[in-house]
Amino acid sequence: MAETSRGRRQPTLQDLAKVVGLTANTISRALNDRPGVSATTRALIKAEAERLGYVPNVHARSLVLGSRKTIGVIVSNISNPFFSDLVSEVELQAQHAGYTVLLLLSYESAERERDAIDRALRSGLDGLIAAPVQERSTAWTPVIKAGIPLVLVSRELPELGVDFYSTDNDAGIQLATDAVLARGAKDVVLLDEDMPFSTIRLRTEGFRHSLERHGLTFDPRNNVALVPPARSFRVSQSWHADDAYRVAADLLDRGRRPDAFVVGDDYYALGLYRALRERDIRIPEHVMVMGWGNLPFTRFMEPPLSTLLLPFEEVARRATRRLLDHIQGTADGRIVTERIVPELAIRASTTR
Amino acid sequence: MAETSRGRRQPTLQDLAKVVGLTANTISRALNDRPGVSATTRALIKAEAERLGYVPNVHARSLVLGSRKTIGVIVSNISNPFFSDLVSEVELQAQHAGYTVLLLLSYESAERERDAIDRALRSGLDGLIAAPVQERSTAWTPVIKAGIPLVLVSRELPELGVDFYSTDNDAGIQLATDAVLARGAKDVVLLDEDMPFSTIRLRTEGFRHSLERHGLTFDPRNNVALVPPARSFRVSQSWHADDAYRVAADLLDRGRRPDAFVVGDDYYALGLYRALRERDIRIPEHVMVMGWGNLPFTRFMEPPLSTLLLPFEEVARRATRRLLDHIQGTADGRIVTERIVPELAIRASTTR
DNA sequence: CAATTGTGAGATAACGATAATGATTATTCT
DNA sequence: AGAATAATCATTATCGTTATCTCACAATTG
Repeated sequence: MAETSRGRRQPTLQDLAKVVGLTANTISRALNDRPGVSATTRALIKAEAERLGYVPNVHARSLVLGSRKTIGVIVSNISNPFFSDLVSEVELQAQHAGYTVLLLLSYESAERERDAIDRALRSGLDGLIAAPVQERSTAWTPVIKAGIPLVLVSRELPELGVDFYSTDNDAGIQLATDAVLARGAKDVVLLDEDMPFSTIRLRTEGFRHSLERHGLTFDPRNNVALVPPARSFRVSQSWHADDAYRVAADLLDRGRRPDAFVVGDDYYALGLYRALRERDIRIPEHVMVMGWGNLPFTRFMEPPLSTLLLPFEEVARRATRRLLDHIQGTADGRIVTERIVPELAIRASTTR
Repeated sequence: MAETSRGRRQPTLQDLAKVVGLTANTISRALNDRPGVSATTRALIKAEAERLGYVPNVHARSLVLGSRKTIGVIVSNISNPFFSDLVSEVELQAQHAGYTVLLLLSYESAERERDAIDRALRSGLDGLIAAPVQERSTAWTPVIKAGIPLVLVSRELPELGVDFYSTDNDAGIQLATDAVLARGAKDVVLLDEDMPFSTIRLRTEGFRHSLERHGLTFDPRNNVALVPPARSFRVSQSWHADDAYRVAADLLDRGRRPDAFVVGDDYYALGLYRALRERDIRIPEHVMVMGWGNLPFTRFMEPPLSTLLLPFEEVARRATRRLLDHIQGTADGRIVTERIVPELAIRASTTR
């Protein structure tokens, strides 16, 4: 182990005590505003602490208090706006409550997720907010066993029996699908990611429901097109749109001509637009397109893309509040499951 | 202080020692792969530790080792792809080295930055990677005083005398500007953010140099248009493109007709495209547009946007390596300053 | 005025690991 | 067999806090 070369040693409580001529005990009481110290002594001590640039040693503090005032966030990646906005909001809420945030990325890999959980457990966290990679996984039981409060977001693990906050994927996709059906679509294709996530399965189910409610039949081979899963988790290397382009181009070239597309990711709409444009299929005249996520560029597409505003921040806010309640022991015993319904943003791509 | 309700108490080294019938000392040596333990005993101990679900108490560990194996990252926000990819890469590198990442967001606010630094200091971090908000700021001196290794990225603080890694904004903007000038542009406008960042100043300077090298004059009133600073730091609430649209529309409506635009943010190009399209100004026939950042949607714009590939990951990788060197005491004494030149991606928006 | 209460402070013991020392036992080599 | 080497134990110290208990002393009370 190489020696960590900290400039000059940071002053400790002992040093401060020696300088002021009191006990470490008293200093501690004074600085933490606990009773047992006269106002004048307290002021004196605080002034001296300030002068010496005393910063309490967190390691010692955490050891005796059993808490590091840190919550962990395990998500797949932060290039996905869903997760980056989620993490941002968690950080904001945590900060307000005096907590810091440890970021652990799992990159949609069960192995990396296991590693992240392991690192989380070894980091002495007070609580954990996580978006699991897989639905059925024993990876999270050590967290429960260790007694660390856990709140899940985005993807559920029903058998784990913990709180869960998410966008309502089912209601969302039905809003989206209903929107194009209400505007006259009769043959809709869902363009979504080819991954075994509950979110995606929920979307497919909701999509099917919506079609059936409108008296249409649902045939996965006709009404669903799957885009290969993401290969990179950097914004600067995001190939979703290209992948969607290829899938859409292929579908169109096979002679399929739906009158509406609902996509599971706004990026897919980018690729879809290109495939349609190349084949002189006009939006919305020949085909309507409905997005998912309200990414910043959707308003600037030609025509502007109708899409769904996802309640990222609300999910993050509620999940963090709930986690802090657990940490502070003020949570009730119930297992909370909340799904927040997204909002529809209708633009020109679905306007007839 | 509310009591933290950890289910049943986690087993400690002592507990484990009692179970195995050895000393805490030996257990510690065995688990940490230090010499002085036979292979068989080591295996036995590890198995038993596994069985009991023993996780060493980090708080105690950090206290005695003086390290939490955690590095902090202070950036403005993670909705900006630059920062989100940066943070992702830092997390990846840190993880490889056995470190975790504490995320602190400053939201371009000096006050919040000060708070983030304060929280960082009180978190017992081993090192810090940061993109400062302001150029001249005394906020960082406590970090130096505390002897915590610090590496800056993206924005420099020359007087602080610490390592710095960044995109070469000067070289980058000259590449971008030269590209349109080489293709025949004679009257170029730089569309950039109205903020007093060194990055932006460097871009303006480089832009000017490029014009002058080509025998053109630079007049800030004619050749620069400023977009109001960002108001939100959530991807889902990013108004850059709208702001740029307004600025561009205004400029065009005042009768200004440059033959090329160079923008400081790909999002600006979105707004600019719309403003041009509305006025039937064709890209690239009437005006060329050069982007900045290679965001995923740029390839799908109509026409596809020429832009600059920024070396996010390389910056993050080098900065993290350097920070780890400092932490492990293997860094030389030099103050390293590296600026990595971005790459040009020429597409249809600048092709004549 | 003795008994009681309250207050500011000190002494000491946790918290749970790592580390160093010296002693003791088991194993291997010459 | 005797020496050298390795494995292990017991003990004590340390890291820098916070918590609990105790005590001295002053102020208050009947």
